[in-house]
Amino acid sequence: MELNKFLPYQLSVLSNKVSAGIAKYYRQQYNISVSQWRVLALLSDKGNQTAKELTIKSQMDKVRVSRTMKSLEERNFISQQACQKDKRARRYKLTKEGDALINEVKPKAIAFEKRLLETLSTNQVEELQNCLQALNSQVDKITEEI
Amino acid sequence: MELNKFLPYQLSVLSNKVSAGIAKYYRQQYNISVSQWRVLALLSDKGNQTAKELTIKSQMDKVRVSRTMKSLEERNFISQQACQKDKRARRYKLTKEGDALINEVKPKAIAFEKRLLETLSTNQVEELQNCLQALNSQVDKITEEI
DNA sequence: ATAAAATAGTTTCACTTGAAACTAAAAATA
DNA sequence: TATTTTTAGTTTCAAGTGAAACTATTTTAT
Repeated sequence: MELNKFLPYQLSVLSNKVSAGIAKYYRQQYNISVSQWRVLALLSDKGNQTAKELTIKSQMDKVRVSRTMKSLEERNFISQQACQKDKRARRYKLTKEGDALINEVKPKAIAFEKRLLETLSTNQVEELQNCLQALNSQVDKITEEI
Repeated sequence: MELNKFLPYQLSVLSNKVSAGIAKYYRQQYNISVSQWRVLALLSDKGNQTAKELTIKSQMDKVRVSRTMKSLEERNFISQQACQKDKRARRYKLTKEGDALINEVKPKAIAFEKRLLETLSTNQVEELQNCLQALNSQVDKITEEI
């Protein structure tokens, strides 16, 4: 078996390169991590979410989300508000600063993705999306069996 | 922008899930890490390689490779031999134990990959390979510009 | 209503990580 | 040849990581 031809290896190498590449756009310029970017992007799509909701949508574990919320709040990019239904939770939203930040970073992230995808045809992009989605479901199915 | 539709995010989530899933096969059963698996697989394909060569082929950084070599040697899965051309380097190969291990783990890794891919058609698999390869070259191209 | 189980989120702890500094050897240059 | 630069590999250090234990609250079951 050649490691090169092994899908888990290929995915890992590509994903790491892409993450590292795109992280440059927001780490070096704005000093935010991938975790922070994910949370900001999610809150930018929809505000007033709890850590639990963000944990699910970001696919990160709750420890990581908890730390990310703390750091984003310290840097004044998000604010919290008591959650009337559940006193354990809080609802977070972007501050004006957080909104400004995400609106500056987002176009760069989108441009990076666009440059990445311009090597593929429209059909290939669509087919790739289908494959990734199918693989995602499949890996869930496989791992929950174990 | 929806995070869900963002390729770097999709790749990261899928890659992490796949890595975590497959790692179970060899972590829980044989207590070897992904780094160790990669080196063993590479040495199984071709013995007498230096850390430098393995660094390139495994796409891991040299610190990680250095530590992986040390741990594999401590557990007696690989052995080293002085390198006549360059006294800084050594050539590594699998021991009998290392060979036995990789030959036990490899079929499981291949079976995992096969199960993963069985959700895709032959054409899709081929197209996916093309896309991953193209994206790989593209990300190299993009990041070396920066 | 009360006890038990589950859940949201945080903290602790032991482990992993990679950048930077380092050592030793090789290659390039003067 | 002597000096400088580069390279192979290791160590150090500071930061990041997640499993497990924890607190506080909510839900479920009795």
